[in-house]
Amino acid sequence: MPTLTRKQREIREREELILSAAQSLLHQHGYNHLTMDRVAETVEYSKGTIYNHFASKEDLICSLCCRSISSLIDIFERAYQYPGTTRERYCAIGIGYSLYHQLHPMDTQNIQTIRNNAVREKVSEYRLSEMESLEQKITRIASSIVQEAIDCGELNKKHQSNVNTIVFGGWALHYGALLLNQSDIPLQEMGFNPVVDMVWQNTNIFLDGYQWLPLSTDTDTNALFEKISSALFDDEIKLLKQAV
Amino acid sequence: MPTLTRKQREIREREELILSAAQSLLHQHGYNHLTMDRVAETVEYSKGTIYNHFASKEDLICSLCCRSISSLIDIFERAYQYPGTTRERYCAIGIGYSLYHQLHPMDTQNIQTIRNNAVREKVSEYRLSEMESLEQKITRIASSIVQEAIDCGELNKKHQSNVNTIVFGGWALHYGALLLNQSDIPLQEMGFNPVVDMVWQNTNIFLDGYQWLPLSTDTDTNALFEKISSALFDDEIKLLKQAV
DNA sequence: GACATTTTTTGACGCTTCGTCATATTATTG
DNA sequence: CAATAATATGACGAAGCGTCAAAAAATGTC
Repeated sequence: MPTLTRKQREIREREELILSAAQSLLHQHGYNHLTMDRVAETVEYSKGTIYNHFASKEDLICSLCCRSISSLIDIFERAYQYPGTTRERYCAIGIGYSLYHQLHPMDTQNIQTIRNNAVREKVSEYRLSEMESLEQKITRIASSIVQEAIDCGELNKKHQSNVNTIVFGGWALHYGALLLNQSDIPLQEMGFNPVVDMVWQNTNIFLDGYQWLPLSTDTDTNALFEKISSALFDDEIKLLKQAV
Repeated sequence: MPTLTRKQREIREREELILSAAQSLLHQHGYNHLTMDRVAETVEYSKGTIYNHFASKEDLICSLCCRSISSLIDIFERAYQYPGTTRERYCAIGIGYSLYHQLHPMDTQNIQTIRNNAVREKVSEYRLSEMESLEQKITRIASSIVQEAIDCGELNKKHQSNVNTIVFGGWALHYGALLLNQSDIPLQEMGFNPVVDMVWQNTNIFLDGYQWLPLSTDTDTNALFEKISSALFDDEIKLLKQAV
């Protein structure tokens, strides 16, 4: 006896279908072109049925976000498994994060959209709590690496009380950078280097500030970046090169 | 002979009136309640007249953003004038930035909204370039402090090529943190400290990483925070205390 | 298999909001 | 004061969200 009845499976499948259709519309023509009527037409169900699955357009978008965060969790878990120092593993998370957002700029866009309070207001309670638990899961991966760094002495014990602050710093650094990159601010014209490079450098400096060993001054950081990304994210890199 | 005719002055004034009304509506009832009809009703002009001033609702919001960024420029300029080390002055910018956003969360919300591409699409070219030049102006203040730090030796010459990277790092750190703070992510429940504290600590650590003198290890950072904020932002602090 | 009952699907409809434009109003000029 | 130009108005069309009564499909009962 399966945990799900046939009916329940069908509903699941249709939900996936709707999400895929929505994502595809979003990729093709952008947020402003995504309407519930168009989604309904694409999946060949009526609008009412779509609304049986998602409480609102925003709820649907939020569900897409949950998918993105799940993919990110996969990436973070891969980084967690990386066979290297705790610092390298923590960096690997950052690299994966950057790569993911380079590869799926539309998803980043969505996450930004959904973090907007005016939008969030219209998302169902259920979906918000789903997203919340995913967000907790993803930060827990990061914070456990920091904790391991303290446990093994690569990060000074005095930072025990700062575990979450360190996680938050890395998060803010990456998230802020990606959003700035994504907005149409002409960073290049303003004299800034490529965002991925700046984030990588700043992350290293930031971790140096916490004296997380081994320091970047004792490391060939360019080589490290290459090493980590080819070891963990070969597929992503290939896709990225294709896209360019 | 004045540079502006009476007519032109009237138009300017009305534009201010519309902006104030929009801001007030936004503060009172949030983004979803702000409609062009309501703005028109509030200022007692017709909708068509509003559209003579602003190309779209998004254009109006963007104009509000420009106002916010102008206020931030004021704050940055005050920080620039702070009589202290270059590092202290750079920190002062960060503190001012945090305070401003604590004091005007709705403005932050707006800036976030307007940085969303789907929204930006609907803003007029004119307004976008206005915003761009303000953004350039504000980053230039930050980068000139970094440059002065290099010139006076408080920051090592080898970082000459990183001036913009350092600015970007601080920007991303603060911007990302504020957005995370603003979104409904229950940071506190998730075990994070107050965002302002984390940002302050991380900024110090970040600047330590760049070896920007004097290091935070040689400084009472709590006292420094107090010193800077009471010296520069006394009004803001008072307002903030009132609000709580 | 026929009928009754529950569940699911449908799409027309009501409502809100945006942005436009023909018309009305006001200002300016000769 | 009439003619012309500039500006303001609000009714209107279009688009999109979300609802709900009615239709269709699925399930259960004999």
